[in-house]
Amino acid sequence: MMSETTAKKILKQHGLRNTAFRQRVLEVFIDKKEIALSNSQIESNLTDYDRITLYRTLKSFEQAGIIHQAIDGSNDAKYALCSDDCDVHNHNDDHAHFLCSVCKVTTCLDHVLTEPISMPNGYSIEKMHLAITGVCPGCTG
Amino acid sequence: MMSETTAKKILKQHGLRNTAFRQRVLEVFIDKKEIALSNSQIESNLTDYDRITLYRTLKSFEQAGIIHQAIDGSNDAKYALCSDDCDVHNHNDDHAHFLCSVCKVTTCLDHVLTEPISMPNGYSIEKMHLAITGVCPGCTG
DNA sequence: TGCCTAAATGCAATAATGTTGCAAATATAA
DNA sequence: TTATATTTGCAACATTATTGCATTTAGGCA
Repeated sequence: MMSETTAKKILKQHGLRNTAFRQRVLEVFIDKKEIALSNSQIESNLTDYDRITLYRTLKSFEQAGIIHQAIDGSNDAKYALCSDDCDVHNHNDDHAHFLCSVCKVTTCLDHVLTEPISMPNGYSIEKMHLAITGVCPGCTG
Repeated sequence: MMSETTAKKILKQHGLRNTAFRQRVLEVFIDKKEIALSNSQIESNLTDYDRITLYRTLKSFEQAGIIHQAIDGSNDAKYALCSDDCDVHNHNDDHAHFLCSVCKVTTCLDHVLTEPISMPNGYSIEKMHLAITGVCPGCTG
């Protein structure tokens, strides 16, 4: 599979050890590029996995800047592949996330960026999340 | 307490029965106006409560348009008092939510509204959430 | 290449949270 | 004041989050 070597490369780039399980998880994200997956959605794309290891794998991936949490207005945490320039020091995933209320798929809207906004006095901004719910093209009509 | 009669009035307005427990929960929200509270934060403001009843109370309140979920980019659900014009048919809480990374308090920024944005073709918008993380005035300096 | 060590895995165990069913208690309307 | 539909409180169970620890394994180095 093409994504296998890609996975290996990504792991190395971010200073994570290249284990079989991490490759399998990472391949899921690569195959579902632009789509944010909940824990259980990831699990249903894996066979023969350990829930706890997956939990820790996701934490490492997030910490390393391989995946980012997608805030989509639903109540469970979702994760998606980061853009290339994320690393352990910086996440630059300043795009909106779209949750389709019909098919429940969460998409990264890479071209819808969070705009700078004017805040009340005294508030400083570290991070912004724009979560949009609606109907996606595939579910319209 | 002043908020007791207020609570009673709000319950009636939204067609919910006026029970002692609902009053107590609603008073917490009234006392913490503009602040969104997680389940456990609500619990620590109550004494002698039943976890399940609280869970269902929050569901009723949300359904009735008394409180709304505040998406703040953290992973637990938070709730805050709705503006006056919310009811069972419509929520109009289109303001941003601010999570202070220092004190962990989530504030409703009533004057920071979610702006209409231009979406890729085929996407329709039902709801938007703007979640901002940063440092609040009280924690600055 | 093969060994060493730090990191990762898999399993057990526990905590926290979400959710339903049901009998008893209670708020409202007549 | 009573009748009834709603709400409460408890038991039970499902799901998810989290830590500890012994075993296994990846990657650097002799």
